[in-house]
Amino acid sequence: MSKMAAGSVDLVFADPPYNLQLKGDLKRPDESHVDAVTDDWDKFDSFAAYDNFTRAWLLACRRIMKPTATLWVIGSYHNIFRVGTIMQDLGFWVLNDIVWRKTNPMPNFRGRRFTNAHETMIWAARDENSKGYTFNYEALKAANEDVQARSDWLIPLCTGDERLKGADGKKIHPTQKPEGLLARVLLSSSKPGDLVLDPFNGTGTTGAVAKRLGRHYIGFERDHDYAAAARARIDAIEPLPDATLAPFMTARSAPRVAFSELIERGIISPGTKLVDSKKRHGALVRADGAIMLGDKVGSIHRIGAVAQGSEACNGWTFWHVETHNGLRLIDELRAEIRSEMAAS
Amino acid sequence: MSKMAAGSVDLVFADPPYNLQLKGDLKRPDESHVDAVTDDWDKFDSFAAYDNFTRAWLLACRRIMKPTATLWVIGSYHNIFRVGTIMQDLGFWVLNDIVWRKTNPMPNFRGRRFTNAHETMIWAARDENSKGYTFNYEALKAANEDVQARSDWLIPLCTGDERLKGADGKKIHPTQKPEGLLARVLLSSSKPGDLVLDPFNGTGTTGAVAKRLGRHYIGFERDHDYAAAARARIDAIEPLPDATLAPFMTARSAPRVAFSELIERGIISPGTKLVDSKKRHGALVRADGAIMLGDKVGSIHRIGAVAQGSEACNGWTFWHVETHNGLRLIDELRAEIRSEMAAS
DNA sequence: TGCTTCGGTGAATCTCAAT
DNA sequence: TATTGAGATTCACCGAAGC
Repeated sequence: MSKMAAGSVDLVFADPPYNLQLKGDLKRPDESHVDAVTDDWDKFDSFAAYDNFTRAWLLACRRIMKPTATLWVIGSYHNIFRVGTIMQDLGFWVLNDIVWRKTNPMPNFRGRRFTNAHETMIWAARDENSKGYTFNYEALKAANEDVQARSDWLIPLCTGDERLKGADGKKIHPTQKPEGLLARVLLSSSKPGDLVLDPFNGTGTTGAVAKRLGRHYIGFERDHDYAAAARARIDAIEPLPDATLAPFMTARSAPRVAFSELIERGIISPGTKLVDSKKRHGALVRADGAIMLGDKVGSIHRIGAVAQGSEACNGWTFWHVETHNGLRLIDELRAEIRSEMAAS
Repeated sequence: MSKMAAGSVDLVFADPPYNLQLKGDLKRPDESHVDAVTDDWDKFDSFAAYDNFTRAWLLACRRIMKPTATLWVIGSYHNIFRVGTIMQDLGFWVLNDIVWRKTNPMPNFRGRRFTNAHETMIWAARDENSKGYTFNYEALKAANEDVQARSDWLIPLCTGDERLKGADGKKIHPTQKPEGLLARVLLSSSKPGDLVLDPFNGTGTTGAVAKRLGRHYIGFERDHDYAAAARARIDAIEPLPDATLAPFMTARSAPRVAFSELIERGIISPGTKLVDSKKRHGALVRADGAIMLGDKVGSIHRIGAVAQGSEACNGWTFWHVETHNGLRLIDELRAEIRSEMAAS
């Protein structure tokens, strides 16, 4: 990283070791063993050693950040307070702390604490007086039922096919982050063509999402196995079409949308075609939750109205996705998410 | 606080100044003025000054905490990282960080950040090896649809009649916390009769909730107006009836019953065969309260573990006796003894 | 094919009294 | 202070297998 040019990076996302201080083994009530993070890279001799490590990598990142760049760090209560304090001491200017609420956290097995159901991210500008950092306010609002995006995000853990596994079927990395989390980070605070850097590349989630979203990427990783897995993963990523990524420019009166969660959860992919019930109109889903019909870009509601030539339209009950079983109303997909949210 | 006896307090709740770094006035889009926290008590010359202040009050609290006491601190990204770091440096042991998600946060007026929709609380024991702190796990679970309580809490801001107002109709304190938040804090980590302390009493939310929930309370406040308002508020509180506060009888708090008591009371006879739920294992009850499987003799737990080939086993929930109505778990027999003990 | 059951698992600072 | 043993303790989701 010391070889990179100063002031060359637009966005940093860092997922450093958390410095968990685990003592013995932990078993579930059914006596099964909890596969904890016991890797050497998470071991530090003291808080002071962790602080020195943290100060060093934060300074290295700060040097190569553009004046308009911002930095994200994710952590848990084990480390995030120390990271935040050091960031403030180094002159970073905290813009938000963001809570990643997990839909499916690991329970507390001994019943002696609250279930640790979230992690914390700090989003900060390089300096107190940084101006001109990227925050895609309008797109986030349009994708959130026309309400400002909040500092608490509800996103599932990385499981299933998304979780990288070795030939033995075991997870390659103990702490792989979900792509939905990174997608929201990159969509909120970077633009297509930006240079994104991750100093703790791991299995390359940041790079994979960056490539898919049309951002350039540099990652650093000292573990060869992680690096190899990440390279293969990122190479296999197909960037989304430019049209789904173009910056979203609208008046302050943003159109009604409520759509980005279907994308983040993988229920609808960017690039999917939405059609009306008689397939007379087809619109393209963008990565930021807006849709596109011809050269018109806007919310599902606005573009639905355009398609019909009417003044208003409830996009939820107008647009469908095509499945092998025929058309499916997007309102039904929303209903699925709502029932999940109610259950959680 | 320095006059209080060391080790005398069961629970501390602290809502310290947040060290907000507001520059000039903030206006809403309609040009109305946002009534922010601009009081002198929230002003510190530097991070170092704030850190010194924080270290001092945390040390003062730590001295008067019982070994089993825990401490809560609430803050925002302006101060919580510094508070958390200092707590760790002083030897406090973090049990959880808790996110208070606001149902109705103040929006972000400039559209340059995410809506700051949460605050963070740190819950910590006095020492790394603190044992026996209060955590009312079963009650919290019962109150939460029989699911473990999580680290993210959804609670509205303090508004309406609950918000203390002066004769001029203006709010007396800029950061009055909702009673619902304090109620959950006290119900989760204290018992009726405990001594609760708040070093930043403010308008007395902690004291009001403590009194209503049958906890004793001590608060410190240097502002006379706040103190007067708090005193009047707390005086008017009517404690809830004892019956609504009585501790929950839990598996942990239930009196211990030795397996031999079942024999002494004639509920199980020596020579009886104990079996697991699928009758794959059979063990013989000895007169001395041990049981025997093949040539192995030991406690119901030890022999249960041997039978399963596992390291540990709760014999109470593993072994059954055979009755004419089918199998009966010995844990049920223990429950009968306990209910007899409670009745007498 | 569709439904149910069962097993596996995820960044976890995870007991406590008696000796 | 360290050790020992009783005995208390899990939620959401995914995938495979069975029906």
